[in-house]
Amino acid sequence: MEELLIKTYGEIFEEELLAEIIQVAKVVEFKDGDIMIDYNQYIKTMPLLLSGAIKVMREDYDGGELLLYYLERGDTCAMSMTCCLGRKQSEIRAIGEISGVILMIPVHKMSEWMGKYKSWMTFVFDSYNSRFNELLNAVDTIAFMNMNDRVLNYLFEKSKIENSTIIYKTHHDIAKELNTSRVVVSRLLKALEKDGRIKLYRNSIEILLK
Amino acid sequence: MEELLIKTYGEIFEEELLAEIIQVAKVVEFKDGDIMIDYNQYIKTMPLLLSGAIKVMREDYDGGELLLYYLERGDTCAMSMTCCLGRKQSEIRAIGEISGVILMIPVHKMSEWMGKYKSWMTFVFDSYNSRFNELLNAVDTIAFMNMNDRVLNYLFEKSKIENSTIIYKTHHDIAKELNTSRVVVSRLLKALEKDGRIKLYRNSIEILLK
DNA sequence: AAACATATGTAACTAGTGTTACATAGCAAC
DNA sequence: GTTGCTATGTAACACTAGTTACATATGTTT
Repeated sequence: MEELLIKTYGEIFEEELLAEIIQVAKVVEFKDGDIMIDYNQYIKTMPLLLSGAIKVMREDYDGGELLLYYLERGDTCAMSMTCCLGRKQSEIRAIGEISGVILMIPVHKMSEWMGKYKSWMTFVFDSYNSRFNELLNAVDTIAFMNMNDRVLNYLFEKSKIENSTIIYKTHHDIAKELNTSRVVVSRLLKALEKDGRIKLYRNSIEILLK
Repeated sequence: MEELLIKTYGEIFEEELLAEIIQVAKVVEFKDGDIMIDYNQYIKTMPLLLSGAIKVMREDYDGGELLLYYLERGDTCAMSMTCCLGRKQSEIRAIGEISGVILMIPVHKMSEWMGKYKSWMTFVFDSYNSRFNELLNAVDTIAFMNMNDRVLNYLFEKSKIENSTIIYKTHHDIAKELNTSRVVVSRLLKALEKDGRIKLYRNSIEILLK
């Protein structure tokens, strides 16, 4: 675990901060599908992602869902930070996408370090900034792209975090994350296959780079 | 100006911080339509909004635009904060919506105060949180609402910041902010008028509360 | 192998939104 | 008043996306 911490955050945090993190952080493993944060939940610790990936979703009042962005190694959850500091409830749901490990930092440390370590403050601000920009990207996607491009974009994003050209998702899964229907996704995927851009299998999709 | 500062921020900032703000801040008046921040622009000061309103827009690569949210008295621009701290370029455009006054805080003060005044840090984090939640609302609107509800929602939001049931916007203006076409807006507005929910005039729309 | 559950393919239709084209209305300058 | 600009109204059509319904395929359980 310590090697992973240093590999991930060694460049940006000071020695003493790393030492403190090792002292106070609780190591938590998570699996694909685990609901790590849910709507209206109060959050009392801040997570640092050491490995794996987490998807951040937004839900409609009547059940519609939408994938906002993924968190990867070295990321943290903006919602958690504000929830910790402001005692607010979560506005999003975070679900394990690729199993991995997080470090849980207690709230009081999180604010204590803010004054104590410049690198920590920079990290927190950078994280906010990254999340904000990712949300802006999500806005771009749904506001300016048609469903065909959104499906393609989804495949590329997913391929990137999996680091593989084969994606293990059903059409139904994809439809849920894009807030559309399975039939629409099947239709568009079929057209993409006819175009020679992807290849369809049961439970998986291969992206053809050409 | 000082009364306005105290009226707006007197409750949340300490005396000394207020005094410092008065010393270093530059007072800038803006008018309806002024472009205050534009895409790819570097920002070297952080604005505190004392009066008026600013709309924050996102633009597509091929000209499409979308209103994200409004900033009002007591708000600040999240993009400016991160741009200041991280020397990043702006991802959004900020345009005056209701003429007013802002205070411009130099970057170095902004980070200096972060360690010096707890209230400042709280303010900065709260601002981030508010902007993040407003972006989430924007996502909800475009992802889960149909155009009819988005138009209605637009009218209510605009009515709120104007503090009036009469909205001075053309159909073309509204279409641009919702990233749709003028014809669509006219059609939907007409239907809303037939339903008795609004009344249409040249250059303005009245919301009927019933 | 039979039964079952899940995933995918596809047709036919509907609804919502965007586009084109043109008509009319309101207002201002001359 | 006439001219001209801008705003609004509306019809007709095109296209995308969502829905319903059913067929077929694949894999699992018994």
